[in-house]
Amino acid sequence: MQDILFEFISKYVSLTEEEKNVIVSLDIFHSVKKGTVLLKEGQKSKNSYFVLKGCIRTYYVLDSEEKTTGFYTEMEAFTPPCVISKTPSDFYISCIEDTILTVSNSDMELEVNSKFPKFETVCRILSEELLAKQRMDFDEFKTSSPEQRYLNLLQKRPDLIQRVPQHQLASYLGIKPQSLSRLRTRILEKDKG
Amino acid sequence: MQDILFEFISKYVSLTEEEKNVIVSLDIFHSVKKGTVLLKEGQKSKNSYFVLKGCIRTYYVLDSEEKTTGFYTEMEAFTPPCVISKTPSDFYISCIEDTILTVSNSDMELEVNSKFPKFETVCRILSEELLAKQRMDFDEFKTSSPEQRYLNLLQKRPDLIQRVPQHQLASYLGIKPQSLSRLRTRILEKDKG
DNA sequence: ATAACACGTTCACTTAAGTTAAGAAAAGAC
DNA sequence: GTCTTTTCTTAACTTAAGTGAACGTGTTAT
Repeated sequence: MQDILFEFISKYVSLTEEEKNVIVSLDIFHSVKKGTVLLKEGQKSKNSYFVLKGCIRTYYVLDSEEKTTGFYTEMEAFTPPCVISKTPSDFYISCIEDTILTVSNSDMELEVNSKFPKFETVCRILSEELLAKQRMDFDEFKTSSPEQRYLNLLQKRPDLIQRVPQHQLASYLGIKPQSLSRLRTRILEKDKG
Repeated sequence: MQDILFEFISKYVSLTEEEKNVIVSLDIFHSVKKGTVLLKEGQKSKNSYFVLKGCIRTYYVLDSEEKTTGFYTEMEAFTPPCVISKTPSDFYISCIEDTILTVSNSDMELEVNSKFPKFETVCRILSEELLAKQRMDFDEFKTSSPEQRYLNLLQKRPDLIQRVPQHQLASYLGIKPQSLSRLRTRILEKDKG
């Protein structure tokens, strides 16, 4: 299971056995049950996550309604903005499946960064890449209609549509569950006709 | 003028006079006229930008229509995704005002990073911060209506609404110029009533 | 087993954005 | 200055998303 993390890191730098041992000894691997809430609105946290298996989701509660904004699955890393800004979180993170993930905190990263300078390089490249990727996702979202966004998601992350409840997908697409349902039947009828 | 860059960097690390001189000697400061296109769709580029004065904008051309996705003004840095992914750009960058900016390329950064390790730390922190900030912007966009997004922009970046043409603002808000115009009169009438 | 709840779909109705077109106002070119 | 182009607004009409409610299904709890 840990190999998944090392496979991920190896995309950026190669690690020695010693370095791998240091990471393992940090005891960051955790197994959590479906439904577990990892972070609540209002909490302060220094934790970053890397999903080895399963799926976690970020959501806001606005007007006592859940607004899902992100899903993180196998081989995806996530650092909540509140960790960077050092302010209370304004959203929740929970597991929508039984999940195996790593939980690392920013103090730990600071320490590892100073011991292994190449780790800082990994962090730099990773966040540069994520920033670029997220910017493209944002641009795509802005420039397309809900229907296009759904079709797009179907292409890029077909697994999500299978494993995630529709009402969570809907707010992820920026619409209401009823609209997603309607939009799907509209697409099906186009395919037929 | 260069002091603006140093003021910006000083938020992350303090620079010695020698280090400042190295940066100045790189000759990255440029003055460009309104309307200048800095990057075209299809081009490859290694350039990152930092705006000292003025405003640059990123936009796609889809179905021969411009879709504006970003504005960068004083003290804002921008690295196009194509620089990270090393693929041809799928959008344009142009100056919507006479602009003074720095243009640095990734080879240069690689060199500076190895000469001054603390520069890599600046880059890491900066991209982590931008990533967190952008995620919050994206979340806000997803969870609000066009009208809310406009009101939000009015609060957060009131200058943009003054200095940017409406049709560019509209696509930045994910709507058509006519809808923005209508939405504005709708808000005005609410204020009255 | 049954009650309670969560989830997805459907429908009728409301609201707002997209579309097309026309005209006024402002900015830029000559 | 005038002419041209761009920008912004307005209006009528179309399309799609939001809203509120009902219903069927499937799951959870007791």
